[in-house]
Amino acid sequence: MEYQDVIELAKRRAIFWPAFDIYGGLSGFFDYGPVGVLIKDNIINSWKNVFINVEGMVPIDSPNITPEEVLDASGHTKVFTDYITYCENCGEAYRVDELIKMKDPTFELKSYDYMVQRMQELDLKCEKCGGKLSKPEKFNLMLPTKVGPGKGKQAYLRPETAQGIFINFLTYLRYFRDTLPFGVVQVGKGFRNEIAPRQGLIRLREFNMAEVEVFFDPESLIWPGHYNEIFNDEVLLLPNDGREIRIKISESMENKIIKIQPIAYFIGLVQRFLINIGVDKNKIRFRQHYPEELAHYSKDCWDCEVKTSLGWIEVTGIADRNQYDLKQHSEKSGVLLVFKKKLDKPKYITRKRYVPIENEIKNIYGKEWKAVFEMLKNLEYNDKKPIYRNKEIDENCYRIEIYQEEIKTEDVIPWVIEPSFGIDRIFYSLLEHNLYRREESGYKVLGLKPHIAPFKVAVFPLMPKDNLDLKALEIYRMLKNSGITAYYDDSGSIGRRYARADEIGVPFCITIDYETLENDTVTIRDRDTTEQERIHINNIAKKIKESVEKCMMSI
RNA sequence: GCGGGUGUAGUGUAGUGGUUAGCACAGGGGCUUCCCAAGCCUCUAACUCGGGUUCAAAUCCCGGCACCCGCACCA
Repeated sequence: MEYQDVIELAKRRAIFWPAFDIYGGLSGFFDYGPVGVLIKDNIINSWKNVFINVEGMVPIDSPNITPEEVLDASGHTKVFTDYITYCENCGEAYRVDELIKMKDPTFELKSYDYMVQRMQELDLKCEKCGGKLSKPEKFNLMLPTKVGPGKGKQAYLRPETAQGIFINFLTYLRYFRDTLPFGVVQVGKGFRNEIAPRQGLIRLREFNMAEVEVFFDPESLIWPGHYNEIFNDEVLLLPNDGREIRIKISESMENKIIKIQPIAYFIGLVQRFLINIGVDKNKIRFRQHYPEELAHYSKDCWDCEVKTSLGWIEVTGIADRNQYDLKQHSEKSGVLLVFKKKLDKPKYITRKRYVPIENEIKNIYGKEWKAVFEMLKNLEYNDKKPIYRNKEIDENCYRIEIYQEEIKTEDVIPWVIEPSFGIDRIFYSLLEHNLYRREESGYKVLGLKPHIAPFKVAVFPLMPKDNLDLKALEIYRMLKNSGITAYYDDSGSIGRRYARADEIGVPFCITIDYETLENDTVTIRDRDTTEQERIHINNIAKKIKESVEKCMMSI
């Protein structure tokens, strides 16, 4: 169905709607309602099942608010702050630094005044119409905040959850007992002060993301997942040379369209995940970024795009972040985010060290001999004479020994591959792909798979009287007690209740009728076929649980 | 951010200066042994916000906000 159909249903059935409505609203923010939250949580749970349970990665939950240093190191404060100028005639927007660099490649953004001065000196005009350009405006795509009282500490709402993973690399390396590769996942919110949010859940200023950072030994870029299971999967690839090809994962690597195994693997995995939760398999493609499109941290990136009535929208990005982030944080924090890689053969380095001579030191320094002894023993060799209490130590107190130091490991910065998912966009695509109209009656049906559906079953008394309602409530409680999300409805005719359940994607409806009172059987009706069968009430929970479990992805 | 369009019950809409602001669906209550939005009775419920013009504004004008379409932006 189309965008408008989804929005209409979403508002009417409390799935999602624009936030802050009674105060006039604020563009780029949405509320998820009772039905929407359940669906969204089910998507996230399926996602966690794939990455945590199936792939063996581990989670982290790090703060939304991030101090400035972290984002200085990651490059976000710099890259996210642009100076923009607009043509006062035609409205065209330009980034000031790029405009100046076209005429003066040596230009560096030292200060606002200098930038304005250069604009005037170079007599910059609108590229399109030659119109006058406005004064540069600062535009920061991150949302700033202050932490603490008074002046406070400059911080930002995180633009991605990834940094929380990178800065904790050493903790996770230890958790994985110093073995690479491993993956860390985070589900949480990201914040970007978009210039013009549009199209509902597609471009939000506060959005749900699920990110994966996989850390590799740079010399062994292979994810030991289930490659043999997915390498026969076909995917639609759009490499940045302009081709569009449907190809097997394995062939895409043989043909060097995808250069490294983890990207190929995650492309296959992402496709399996999306199909598993109910995205139309004929509306998925993977598009490689053009060099100029790449983020500041990335060397290669493949977007997973899903086709909707709004066009192809990016729902996942698989980025080769290489060593960028760990390198940056090592440099700025002073903590080496590296792993100690065992060398095939130990290396030997010829070094010198001081060997203290105890008796001689005792003779000269008396009671203080121990301090001098220890100092010499631990002192790194250098060409200057060692000094104690501002005086050179007598040469007889030590000798200089030449020795071979054995080096068994070297510091290696891991290589990072990042599959990053936009949950809200996936959520929207899922609704659009699964919403259809019943031919006979014309009302809407949300054909969500059982593991994604907000409720697994709806319970109806045929009529709310003659004890049918009491019996129905008893069965409803029984199902809830066995861990099934169920809902009860006795309002209006039975057909109306089926329709209401269909509209929010409930896969099964059971109806309690006069026969139930006699033999404890109910009708269970399948949403997609509308067919019903009679089953005993003791078998309801089992049947529903099986249909849900059958959907959970496994490899 | 620029240009254009739109804003009426929960949803979809009618209403072009004076209407008890109409209709349909949905929703609540009731009747009907009622299995696919059945029928009947009944009730609830709306003019995006602020200012202006006018005796009188949902309606005309200005501004804010939101949404839609294009452009730009989207690390």
